Amino acid sequence: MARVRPLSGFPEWTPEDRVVEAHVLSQLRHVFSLHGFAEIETRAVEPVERLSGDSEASKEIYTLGRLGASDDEDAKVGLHFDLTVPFARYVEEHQAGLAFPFRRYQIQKVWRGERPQEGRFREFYQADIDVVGRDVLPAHVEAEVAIVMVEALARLPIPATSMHINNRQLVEGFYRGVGISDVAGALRSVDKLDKLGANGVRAELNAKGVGESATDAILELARITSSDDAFAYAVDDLWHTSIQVGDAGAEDQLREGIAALAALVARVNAAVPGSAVADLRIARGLDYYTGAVYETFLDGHEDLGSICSGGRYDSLVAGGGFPGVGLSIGVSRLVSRMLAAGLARASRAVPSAVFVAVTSEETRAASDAIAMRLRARGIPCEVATSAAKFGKQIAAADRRGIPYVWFPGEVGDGEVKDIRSGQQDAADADAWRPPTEDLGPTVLHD
RNA sequence: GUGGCUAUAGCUCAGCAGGUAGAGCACCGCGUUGUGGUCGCGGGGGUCGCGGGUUCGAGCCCCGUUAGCCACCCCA
Repeated sequence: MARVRPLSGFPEWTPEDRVVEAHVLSQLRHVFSLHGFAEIETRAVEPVERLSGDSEASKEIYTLGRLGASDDEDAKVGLHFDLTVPFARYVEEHQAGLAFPFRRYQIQKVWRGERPQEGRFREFYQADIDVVGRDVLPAHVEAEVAIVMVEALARLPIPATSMHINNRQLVEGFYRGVGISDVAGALRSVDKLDKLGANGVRAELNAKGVGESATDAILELARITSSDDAFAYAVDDLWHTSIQVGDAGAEDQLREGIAALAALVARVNAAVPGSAVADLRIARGLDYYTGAVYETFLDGHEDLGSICSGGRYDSLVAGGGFPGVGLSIGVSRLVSRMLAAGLARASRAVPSAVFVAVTSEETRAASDAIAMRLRARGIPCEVATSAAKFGKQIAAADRRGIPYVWFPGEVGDGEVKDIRSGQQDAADADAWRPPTEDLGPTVLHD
């Protein structure tokens, strides 16, 4: 038999680890629902031509074909690589049946054919929220979606997170003002400040034809960060010393961006103090963002990269008319770090709170009956698969992390033992109940 | 897609002058004949990723290949 080996980039968890992942997913659902987001699920595939809109992304698309397909039969569909593309198609297709502004959440797996490494997978969960308007979408929604995510992350058994927010208008206005034409390209270089350092970014910008003084100005801009509106004054000062081009449009754009970002950060921090920071270095590769852009980092785990990113866009649908703002949590990235770093672990691997021992195969029915009575009252339990020596049955329960073993007895229903403390007492299967915290697996912090 | 490193028991790894494999953990059994966890003793498990080559002889050297990990690219 061929050796079983892991497939790189396609993570699989043990039952115990899956408890942690399921807990994260359920917390996210809960918070999204509390904020009134409706859940949708889209099919796993989209037509290839819809997915491969930009050539860069198309390289990582997994296409679907039949083994029996003829050689000249081209793949028609591919697995989605994010949840935004399918959502855009969904909105376009179902717009008649949707109420706008449309608030939806969507938690599904996505697939990307890139080289995996720590925190980067080929198959992984994303949890997206978006609010999409019909023709208009008020600016305060940019704060609302951020607050939803910050609240959701705060409920997870992880260290604090900080959401770094920038504004495309601010950046574009500033860049135009210092004479940069390829704003997106320059921004992509600035985004690498962490990795390349100021000198590395400077070299890249030079190669892209950005002038020395403009480079100085935007590197300086990228250094600006604040958790309140202090950044606005810093930008203002820098603007006056850096301006190269008398472009009134650029300055208007800059001012709009500054005001929007200041209001946004203030609103998010008012809702969840200390959760957001204005960070003028945040770039985001995708060039369809037009307003707020977000990246979120886990304290002490900044090396993991952003665990929740997104931004505002002018229109979800080609042709316009559907402005929106959305954020996406990389659930698998987050969970893999939680598990690897031991940030959280499950109290046990199985749902069973009680392991009902079997005295002998002849009396198995008595054990089954006790189990049924416990289940009838919502207590998860399982019956021993073999009538082995009690010592072995206890060991079997212990290995699964099941806290109680029930021994059927001659009189009454027998006794139940807490195998952690050794405490054992006579019990009635219609009345006995474990403490709530023992009823199912729980997720323990640290 | 580019580059570097790695591949030995279920897991983590040792083996290094080339002389046909070992530890810890896990698992099973016994001590302890129906109440586990400790301890002691014993046991099962390996085509040394795969294919070829050099050699009297290859886990070890050479070539190829596949897979994994890390970095780049890009991103959750």
